[in-house]
Amino acid sequence: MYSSANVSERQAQAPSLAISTVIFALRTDPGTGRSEIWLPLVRRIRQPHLGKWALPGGPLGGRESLQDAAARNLRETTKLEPTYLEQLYAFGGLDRSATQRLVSIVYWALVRPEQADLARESENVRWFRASDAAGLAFDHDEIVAYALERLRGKIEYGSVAYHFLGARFTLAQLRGVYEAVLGRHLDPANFRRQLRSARDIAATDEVLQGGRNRPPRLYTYTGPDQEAPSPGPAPRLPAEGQSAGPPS
Amino acid sequence: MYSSANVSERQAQAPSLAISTVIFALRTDPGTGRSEIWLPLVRRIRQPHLGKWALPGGPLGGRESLQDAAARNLRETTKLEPTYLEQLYAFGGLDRSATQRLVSIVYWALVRPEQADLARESENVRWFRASDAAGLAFDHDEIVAYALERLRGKIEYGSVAYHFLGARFTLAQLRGVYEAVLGRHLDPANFRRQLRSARDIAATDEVLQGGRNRPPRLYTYTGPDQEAPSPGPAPRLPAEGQSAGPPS
DNA sequence: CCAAAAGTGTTTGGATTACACCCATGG
DNA sequence: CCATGGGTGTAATCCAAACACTTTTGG
Repeated sequence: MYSSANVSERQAQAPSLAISTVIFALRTDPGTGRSEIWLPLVRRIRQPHLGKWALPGGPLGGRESLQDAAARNLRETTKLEPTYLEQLYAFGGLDRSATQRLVSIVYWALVRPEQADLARESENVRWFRASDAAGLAFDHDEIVAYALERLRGKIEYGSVAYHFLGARFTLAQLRGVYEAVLGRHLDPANFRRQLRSARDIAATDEVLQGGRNRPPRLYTYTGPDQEAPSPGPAPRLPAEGQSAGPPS
Repeated sequence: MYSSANVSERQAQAPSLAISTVIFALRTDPGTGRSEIWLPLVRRIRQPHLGKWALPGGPLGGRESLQDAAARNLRETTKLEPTYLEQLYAFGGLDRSATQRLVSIVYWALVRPEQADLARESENVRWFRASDAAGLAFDHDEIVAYALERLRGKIEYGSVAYHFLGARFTLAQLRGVYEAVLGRHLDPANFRRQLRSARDIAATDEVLQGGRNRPPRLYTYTGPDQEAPSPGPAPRLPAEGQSAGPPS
């Protein structure tokens, strides 16, 4: 048994551990019709950084895995059910929080548009365009930037793009996902071919009616739910500098 | 202030946090002359898994970043100075340790051959061929496998290969690194060209004397010490299953 | 001179790019 | 019938693999 002083000394030394999640969804700009990346943030209701926007997160329970903790917390704070969830990075710089030593294991998630529309905003949850998410609490600006970088990397090799969309989608919608994430225009003809070979999608016999032009065919994703084993190059090093905090 | 019961309850709930490192070095097989991947392991001197071999690791100090903790611990347990150090993954499955809830933030490191030779084995530190590292404590088998996967991925895009070698090296030595990591033969002619374009190496005006054949030119690495910013595809998902531990 | 690795040149096939062209629909 | 995006075809280009060939050393 420890004395009370001994215990509080140990607690001061032992960094506290939290799980946070960067959640991405796509929204279509009503004006241009282009897809854009959005993410939900929660308002800080206590110090430090009271009132600022921050990533949803919370402590790690004793009876749940890291991924379970991320999923649970994400559900509790934003009411969202992700279709994709993956660990991003563990942030543990000394200067992350002014009031305590804090280690955050951060996940990133994708949710479908229905979810994003359904989860309406409340006083303490608001959606932001990814490009507008600045001035966040703690080091969350940099965490979001790193998550976007990972998303870009992963969409080129892996099959995460489908997790932004529903069960049936047109190739134009899928291309919209790629264009939003990569930030550049893609040739429709070549895009089609690149997917037909190697990517796991299948054409249905349905088409999407109601548009102004020729009705596009609908496709479905046939791959595994949470990503197949797949080597492929590694992510950019999120250097903690020599002894500092988050990715640069 | 908490009561003693309250405190121990909290400690039971709060998972403890440790930092471990997978250290890779290259050794040349005296027989075949081929390079092979080796790693140092430490013997467990307490329960659980007493006597088994495990990754070097220890608790996270309150006044050091995650990366500093990894570097310090690596130095203390194996006397090695890494030339490369990067975070691998945070492992936090429920069944990782029988005696306590344990979250490990794992790093991976590369050291030069001199270091690996210098750091002679002791009673509680021994080097193993990567392919022979099985039956380790905890989930360290899987962690080593995942680190190897990351190494493979990173060597193809990034410039980590140089961190296995000294300041001056021949292209044959460098090719040996790639062949050891990727596990397949590479065409010397094509290998040369791939490096000359884009990779950051420069030829010196020296050659390596003493071989049986034509003396090869020596090259130096001109890139940044700890890796340049570089997007590139993302790593394989180390799925924790739906709620379980380490990568599958 | 021979073996073997260092180093250069050339050919080839596959993948990516750019873009011309036809198809189907709403207005 | 025209504008627009859906969808197909094709030539130009780039890149990586395969391999022939020359160079330079030790024995």
